[in-house]
Amino acid sequence: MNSLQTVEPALDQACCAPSGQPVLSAEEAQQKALVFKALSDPNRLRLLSIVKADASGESCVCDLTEPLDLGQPTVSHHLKILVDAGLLHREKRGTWAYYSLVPGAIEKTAGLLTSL
Amino acid sequence: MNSLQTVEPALDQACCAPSGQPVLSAEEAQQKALVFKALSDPNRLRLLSIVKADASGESCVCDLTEPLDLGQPTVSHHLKILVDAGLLHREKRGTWAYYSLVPGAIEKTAGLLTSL
DNA sequence: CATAGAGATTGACATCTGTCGATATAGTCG
DNA sequence: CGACTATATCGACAGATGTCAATCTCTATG
Repeated sequence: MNSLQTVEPALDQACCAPSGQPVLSAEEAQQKALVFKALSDPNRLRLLSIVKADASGESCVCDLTEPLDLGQPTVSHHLKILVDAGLLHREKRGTWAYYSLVPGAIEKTAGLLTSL
Repeated sequence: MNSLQTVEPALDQACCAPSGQPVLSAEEAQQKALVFKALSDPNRLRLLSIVKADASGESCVCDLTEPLDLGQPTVSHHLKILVDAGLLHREKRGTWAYYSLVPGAIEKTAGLLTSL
């Protein structure tokens, strides 16, 4: 947009040094943003919390619909997003679908932050 | 929506134990989602990365506009979101505005995840 | 004081997202 | 096989979000 580099050969008072270095690339950023986008909805955070808190380590949709006060299709939708983000694992046994945390996924996501 | 509790007094094959416990409340979830929402955009992640990578620890808007290939108003908008989320600190000196990481904010956010 | 430059704010617009109702699919049981 | 149940998928729609052009504000400087 502006043409700083070309028009001022010797700007004596630059606002700060242009570091312009190998920071997060557009592709990396896009990739990482997907995970945080999955975490950016209150109901999805609550889903993760419920699944994590469950003693058996897994929960079915019927147990997740009530506490969130959302329709079943909506909960299914949120769960799919969490699965696609690599945070939840889905296993269908009989009529029910069981969701569980992907081991290490939370910690790995936390690592994404600290290694920004 | 459904009336599970009332119509089946003795369901002999529940899909799983209804833990229904003190998981993340709606308010807590809303609060935490705000931070992750701030992180859910690729360009904002890159902004954080650039600010963090800068040797001086602070960057001005003019240095952030070019590498992101975005207009100045858009960058200002993203920066405001990051400041509101408590991730960046803004300090205006003279004509320029300098942005820096809020100390410990990244780590604190990572902690939000692991303590879900 | 007038001018110029940095950055914030506003308004508009296209796109994305969360939600629901309706429907489809698949497993279970009588 | 036929009814029932648990989930997933589809279509629609309101509201949120990212982006830009235009404008405003504030500071420095001639």
